[in-house]
Amino acid sequence: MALFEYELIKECKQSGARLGRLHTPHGFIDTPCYMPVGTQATVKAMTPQDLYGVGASIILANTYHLYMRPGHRLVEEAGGLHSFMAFDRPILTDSGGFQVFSLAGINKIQEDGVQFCSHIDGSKHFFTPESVMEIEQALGADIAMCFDECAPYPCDYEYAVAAMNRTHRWAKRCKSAHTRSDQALFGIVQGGVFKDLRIESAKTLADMDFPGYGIGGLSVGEPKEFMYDMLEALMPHMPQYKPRYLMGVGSPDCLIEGVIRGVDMFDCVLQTRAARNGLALTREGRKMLRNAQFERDFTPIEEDCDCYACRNFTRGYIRHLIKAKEILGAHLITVHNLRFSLRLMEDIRKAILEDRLLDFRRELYGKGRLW
RNA sequence: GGAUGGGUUCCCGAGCGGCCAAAGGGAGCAGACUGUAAAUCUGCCGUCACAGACUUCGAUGGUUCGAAUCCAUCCCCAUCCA
Repeated sequence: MALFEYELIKECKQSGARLGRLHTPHGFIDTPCYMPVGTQATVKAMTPQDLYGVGASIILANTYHLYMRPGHRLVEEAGGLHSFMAFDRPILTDSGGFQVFSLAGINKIQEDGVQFCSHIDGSKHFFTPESVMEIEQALGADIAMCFDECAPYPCDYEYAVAAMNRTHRWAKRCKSAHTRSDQALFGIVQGGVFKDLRIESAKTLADMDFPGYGIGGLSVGEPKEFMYDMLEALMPHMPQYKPRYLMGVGSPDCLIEGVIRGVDMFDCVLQTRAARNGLALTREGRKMLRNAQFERDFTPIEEDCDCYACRNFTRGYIRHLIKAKEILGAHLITVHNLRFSLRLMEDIRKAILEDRLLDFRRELYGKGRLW
């Protein structure tokens, strides 16, 4: 078997959702999957052991952030990301394309690349497709993402076209500059909220033959329906035997809706960030654990959850930790939110295997709002 | 007993004649969070019949068109002196 390979195991007869397995140098990942985000070479509040414990089979790290601090050369010197952060399962590095969007106030986009003013010390740094490839290869994740331009929402057609075309040109340059054979490079589909552009982007990138594809620039503020529409329009044009990664998306409802529309991979900071702010995910919707209603609630976050937090602690205790700003509160809810999402994906995979994903979705929504 | 400095809305604390229901914190309550500049951010936070009215700044009484702010007396608190 090649170092990197995507196996399409089956498609759900009821929904068309895909069940697959992605093989990487650090092991395989069953898809559809949710990937916890570890921007700065750490999934906030979690040790690698905690991550194995909740069932994370792959995590993310970020090129822009690790370049700024501690520097990709240092990570390389440490033996690469896996060794540096002591995580021996697959890792995917995002390229910094999202920072072109999220740090728009401190960068300048040009044809050749993007000039960033470091958010840490204000120093200037120029990112090009080539330099990003150099950084990602030094970091040494199993999967690297092309440097793309994540356009904001709203954004007019003209700008969406320009950003998409620039992303395509950059994708080509990334591919040329990428040489590491033990690392897969994914292209990224852009095109804003315009179906024709999304389709054009999918076709253009498919022709470039990447081992996998990101779908970027969604969930940046547009209504969810727009995102679902984009996915529906786009998917028929995506290569069937390559994994499809919907970047940055992962609220519980988006996970199930994305899978039904053919998505294989997701990542999202919501689970970990919300946890640090006291918000727990459950199949009955979100629970703001810091709220007064949980003060004397001595039941677990979720009765039937198998995570460490639910097996050992109560909502009342965790509320106390959050109110008291104790770091353990953030840790416990993070453990739960990640386990919740990973378990949801396990159930989704099982439902696909049994050709009953639409039934499963109905059951999920039957318990009230998911998110 | 004397001297000095204080007593402000749940707490700390600013204000020192009108622009004060009273800065700013904290606490409390609620909301947001989707390729992480987030253990962050936002709103509310005297009462009500709430674009207005009413009651508050130790207590009481005064000065003034008008007082949390000035005066008098009293009650507390802190420090120092006897």
